[in-house]
Formats: sequence, structure tokens, C-alpha cells
Amino acid sequence: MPASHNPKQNQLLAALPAADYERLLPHLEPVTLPLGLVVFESGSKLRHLYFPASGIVSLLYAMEDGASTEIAVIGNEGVVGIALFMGGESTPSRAVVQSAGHGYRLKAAVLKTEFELGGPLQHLLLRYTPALIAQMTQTAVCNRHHAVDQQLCRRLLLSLDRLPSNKLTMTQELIANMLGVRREGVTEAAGNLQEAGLIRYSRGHITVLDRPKLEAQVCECYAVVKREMDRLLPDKTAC
Amino acid sequence: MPASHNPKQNQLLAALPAADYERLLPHLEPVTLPLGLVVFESGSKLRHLYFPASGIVSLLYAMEDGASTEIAVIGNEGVVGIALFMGGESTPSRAVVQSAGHGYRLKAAVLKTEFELGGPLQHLLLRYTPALIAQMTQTAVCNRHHAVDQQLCRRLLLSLDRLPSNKLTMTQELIANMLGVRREGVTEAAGNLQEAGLIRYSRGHITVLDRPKLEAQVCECYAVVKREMDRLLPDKTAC
DNA sequence: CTCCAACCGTACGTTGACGCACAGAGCGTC
DNA sequence: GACGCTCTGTGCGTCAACGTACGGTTGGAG
Repeated sequence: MPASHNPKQNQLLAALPAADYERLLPHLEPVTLPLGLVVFESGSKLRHLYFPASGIVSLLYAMEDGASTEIAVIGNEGVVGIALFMGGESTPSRAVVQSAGHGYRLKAAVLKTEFELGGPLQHLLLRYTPALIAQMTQTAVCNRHHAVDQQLCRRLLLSLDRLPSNKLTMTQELIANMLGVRREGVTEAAGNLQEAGLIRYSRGHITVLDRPKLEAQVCECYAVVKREMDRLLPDKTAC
Repeated sequence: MPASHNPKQNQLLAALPAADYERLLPHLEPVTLPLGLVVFESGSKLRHLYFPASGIVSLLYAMEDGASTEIAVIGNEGVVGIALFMGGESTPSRAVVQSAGHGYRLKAAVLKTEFELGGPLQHLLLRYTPALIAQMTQTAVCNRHHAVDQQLCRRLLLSLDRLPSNKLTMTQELIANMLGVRREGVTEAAGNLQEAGLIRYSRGHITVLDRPKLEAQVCECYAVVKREMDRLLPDKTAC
């Protein structure tokens, strides 16, 4: 297995003690996560728990009228499909690969068995959950109170945190769907950022030129979520 | 203990097998939940897990500028402080009693011990979590896409589901804080509902006159959440 | 009974986002 | 190297919600 494909690229897997990791390893099935892949559909039965190693997965909720909103963003710091180990077998939201990459997955049955052991894996997964919840609640707050410009900043930073480079691949149309706003609204907000020299934009390719300024402009929502993530998933995660 | 004060009024406690319930009983400390009580403050250490038996607790997030948004509503179907059994010791949100009642609480240490046993209590709490998450995500969606009128309907139904009568006690000011909108916006929306004969409103007292019509007018968000609650917390919850 | 505080209703200008419509601009393809 | 598709920019009119300001009503306290 090449160095670029190592389960330990996922921070939760990396935080497992050696013994637990070794036991899990044979069950970790490598998967590629091409852009647009639907990891699981709204309401359908969950068959695997996914550990992204690279790339980004979005949790989306699509309404009856077709409009959608992104609920959370998951990269190599987390897992996709938390309902699985909580005894739910499906969720009303949908998981879509929003930035291509790869990862590993665990069969539902294996996960369940391992989880029931009550060891480090259980603790890690449980500890991750409130961090994810923080992200969801902050999404709700941001949707209510903040302007599109700020939400765009937040969204860019969320992706940036989960990618190795300062280049993002996402069209304005895509961003609009994630934020649940008009495409034109994103055009305008992105134009402002470009004007101010924070990003460069071109046909689906965004280069972040000045991250500090981006952080200066984003709403508090970003920091709140990041703090929770850092707090609950430190290197020193004691299990 | 009078019949009106029974831990089994909380649906999660009621769903516990007799043996587990009996073991827990000595540790369940009765608490009254007066209107406005802050069950726990944003960022502070959680000391107890609360099981509401009557009344309603709101999970709120307050922003730096003082504006706030309600994230979720918890009645006797759930528990307040889920971060506790997931290994978090605090949350960025705040829990406030929004309709007076009473309940029971469990010390953090006791909860932790019981949870680690991996028995029915653990399963029940874990199963409740995705239902709560569904409520949070749907709040995010609703905030983004739906008009104040519909959100008011949703909010009224959420309270109605958790109270024995069709009378709610909440001022428009309070509702506005929960929905994160202007008080005047609530005045208008409530006026519409009153006009249509669905509710009667008077100085902090709302009487729901026609629940079916209210349900006909509410956005899909309400049904989505209710379905998740019913699915994950049926009477027959097998543990 | 009177007064006061809390609660509710209304009004008006402002604004941010929407819906729609269309014009340019880059990139791949044949 | 021209065509076509996708992506981005712009320009309207419309509208829901906002901020602000004030008047009216009600219920309880003294």
C-alpha cells in the first residue's frame, strides 16, 4: 500500500492504540471517493461507516422542492455515517463527496461488534459526535443570522482546513447549493473577495491568496466549530 | 412520591427494563424546572444529565452580539446534556427551561458508570441522539428556506407535542428569540394564524384551536423530525 | 382605583436575497 | 479554429424580513 494510501491519514484511525488499530485493519476496505459520489442516500439503509483519508464529504439535506442545504462537512478528522453506531440505520440527510479523495470503510456488522466492545474506538467515535453536532448547530445559527458573504468565507475555510493545498475545486453553482442560496449571490460574494485580493477565482478553481484576511472576515461561527473540533479531537485524545 | 411525580413520565426512563430502572432509581434526583431556569450555561461544565418528566427545555445558541437561535426542543421524550455521555464535558449551546415542569437528573459520574456498562441505558441514549440531531439539522434547513409564518407553526407544534394541553405559555418576544427573528415578525405571523382561526392569542397565552389546520400549514421540517422521533423511540424500543 | 410594566399591534423606510433573463468568457472537442 | 457547453458576470423588479419608533391594551401591584 503506497504511503499516499494509509488508513492513518484519517485522524480517528490514527488516534487508535496499536492493538485496536491492528484488529480493525483487516476489515478496513479502501474506497475511492470521486467527486459527486453519493456515499449514502437520504433515508436509505447505511451499510458502512466511512473514514475519509483525503477529500471531503458533505452532509446535505434536500427538500421536497429540490432546494438543498449543507448540514456539515467531514474530512479526515471524522467519519461519515454516525447514525450507524448509534443504532439508527438511516438518516434523513444525504452524504455526497464534495472534493475527491479516498478513504476506508467498515461494514456495519463489524463496526457494531467493535463498538460494543466499549473500547477506544467507541470512545473516539462518541467524542467526535459532539464536535459534529457543534458544526450542525452552528450551521443553523449562521443560516439565520449571517450574510452570504460571511457564509462564503466560512465555507471556504471549512474546505481549506480539510485539504492539503490552498486550491479548492468548486463552482459557484455548487457552493450555492451547499449554502442554500442563489448562484448569483455567490457570484457577488466571491467577486467581493476577489476584489479584496483574498482569493482568485476561475471557472471552478479557487485559490486562496490570503487566509489570515479570510479568517478576519468570517463570522464567529467558524471559530466556535473549530474550537470544538480541536477540543474533542486533540492528538492526545485519551482513550 | 405522588403519581404526578414519577420518573417513568420520561419516555426514555420508562423504556428501561425493570432491573436497569431499579438500579438507576436511587440515583435519580427529582428537580423542578421553573420557567427560565438555565439548566446549563454555554461552555460550562456539565454536572448532570437531565430527564424531563414534564415541561420543555430549549437548546439555544447565543451569539456574541446577543442574538440567539433555538437549536432543539426537548421534552419528556429525551434528555438534556447528551454531550455528557459522549465524553464532552460542555457544549457551546445553552439549555433553558421554556415551559415549566419537573424532571430528574443523574450525576455525571453515575451516568458515566452506567453508560459504560453498555446495556439498555446506553442503547436508549444513543438511539435518542440521531433523533435529536435530526431536529437540529432540520432547524438549519428551516432557518434557511422557510418563512416566519411556517416556522411559527412548526414551533407551536413542537411545544404542543410535549405538553398535555392545547394551551401554551409563551410571549411573542420569547418566540422571536427562539426563532431568531424580530418580535414584530412573530406578531404578524401570529396575527395571521389568529385571523384564520387556528389559534387564540392573549398576552403570553396561546390556545391552539385547530391543530389539524396547523399541521396542514406547517413546512415539511416538522414531519421529518417527528418521523425520526417516532422511528427511534417507539414503545417497542428493543434493548 | 390608579398606575405601571409588560405585552401586543401598526407603520414606514431600508435592505439583503430572490427570481428571471441574458450577455460574455473560458475550455474542450471534433 | 469554430462550435458548444459550462461557468461567471450583470441588471433588473419584487419581496420578505429588518430596524426603528410609537400608540394601545391588559393585568397585576400597591
